[in-house]
Amino acid sequence: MNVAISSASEKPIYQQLFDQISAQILKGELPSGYCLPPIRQAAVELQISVITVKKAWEELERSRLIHTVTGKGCFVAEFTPEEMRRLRNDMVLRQMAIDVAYYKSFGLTFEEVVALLKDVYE
Amino acid sequence: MNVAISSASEKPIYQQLFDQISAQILKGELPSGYCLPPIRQAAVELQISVITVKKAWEELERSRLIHTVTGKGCFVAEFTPEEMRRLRNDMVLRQMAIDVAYYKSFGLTFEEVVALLKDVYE
Amino acid sequence: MNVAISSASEKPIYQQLFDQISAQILKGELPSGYCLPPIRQAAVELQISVITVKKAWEELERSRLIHTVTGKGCFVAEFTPEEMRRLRNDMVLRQMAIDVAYYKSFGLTFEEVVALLKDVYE
Amino acid sequence: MNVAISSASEKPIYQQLFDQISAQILKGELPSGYCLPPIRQAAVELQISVITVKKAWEELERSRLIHTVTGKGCFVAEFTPEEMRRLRNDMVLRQMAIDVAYYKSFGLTFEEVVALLKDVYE
DNA sequence: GTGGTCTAGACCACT
DNA sequence: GTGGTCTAGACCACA
Repeated sequence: MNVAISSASEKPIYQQLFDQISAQILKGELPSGYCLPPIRQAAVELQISVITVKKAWEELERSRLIHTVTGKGCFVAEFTPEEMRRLRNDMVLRQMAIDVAYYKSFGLTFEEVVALLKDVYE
Repeated sequence: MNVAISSASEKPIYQQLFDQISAQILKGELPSGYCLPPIRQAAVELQISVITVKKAWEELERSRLIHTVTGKGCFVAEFTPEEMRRLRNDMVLRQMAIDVAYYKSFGLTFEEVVALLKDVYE
Repeated sequence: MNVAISSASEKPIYQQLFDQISAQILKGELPSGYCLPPIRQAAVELQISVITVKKAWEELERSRLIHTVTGKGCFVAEFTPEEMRRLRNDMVLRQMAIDVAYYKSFGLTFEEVVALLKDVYE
Repeated sequence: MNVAISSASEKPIYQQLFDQISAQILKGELPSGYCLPPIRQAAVELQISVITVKKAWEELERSRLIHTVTGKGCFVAEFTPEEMRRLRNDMVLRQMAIDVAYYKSFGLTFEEVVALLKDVYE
């Protein structure tokens, strides 16, 4: 569990968890078949409520990134590298559509956005 | 008032309003000194509560994009073109920092992001 | 009429007018018997509403700093230097009581306040 | 909640609340990490509306004196003693600049102001 | 349980 | 006419 939770963030905790775990899965950091820690243990480690962890795990299952085996635990789903790339892009593109709409609302061109993005990327 | 409100959106109404008005100001669509519609009228036009409009206007004032004169109305603040560009970039960069962090969490390189962005931008 | 009105200020315009005129009277800048400009003219000069000027003049009359002669105009009242000093101190002390309560609420001692005040006074 | 609200005061209730809480924080009376009472409870205690309390809390958050954790409560922010002193002085100096401008408008010298202030301070 | 948002409606101050 | 404040009360998201 290499996860950083910030209660100061405006983003709900369960979603911070979901975002970070799903990114780790789709980046290949957490391999197919990997067993996530039990929610109780994760809750203790991260100092958050069990309910919150459960909500994140549920979201992961709904996105078909993990699957739960009752009495055994939660396991990262099986993907081909191709599927993984597609799922990752889907997820990123869904967010990017929102981001681009925001940039466009300020009248920024694609080139201007890339220029600003370059600075932010360092 | 060229504004589109979606009550279905997960984003609060007052923030949708703030985002759109501030973008219009920083894009130059609403010139310095322009008088925004009275909150009551805007509320009727947009079919939302006066208070919700007021909350958006308050945020705009706090961001120094407009200034309120009791008994007169709310007016777009005075900017030099230079200030306007700086304010716009500040606002965009603040959001972009979050976006980039998200992209990076999936292990995407700058080039990959630009490639995806190009598609989204059409 | 050496008066500066700021519509940006949070203080109502009529009170800005009242404050500045009363200060000028109690400072001796506007001598006893001096005739204030007619409200219509003042309104034009300051680019504000006649009603607003009238409200300020009424406040001045209520504070016995001016007296109105119908059909003639508004004149600065007659004071002995002693009365003037007393009126000025009354007015300042009334505000100062509020200010001191504020400073005290932060736990500042008299000496600390004087030290800060010295900087502000330059 | 050691707060005194006067509905007779010309100052808005939410600002009285803000002033008193912020003073208590910057005086060290409310320590870092302290959990403010829930807005509903504070509203009952003070006999005012929940919304009015919320508005005060919002101002406190905007001034970075507290931070809100949805579902948990509102907590006094973390400061070093140095930061606390700086924040306190910033707040006091902002008000003092207005006060001094007022005193000066009556032609009072720094020494005269200190003399009057001494009396008021008792 | 917490805070976040939105509602309708009232009253006041300022112009 | 304008905005500023305060009210009661409802519904939702989060922990």
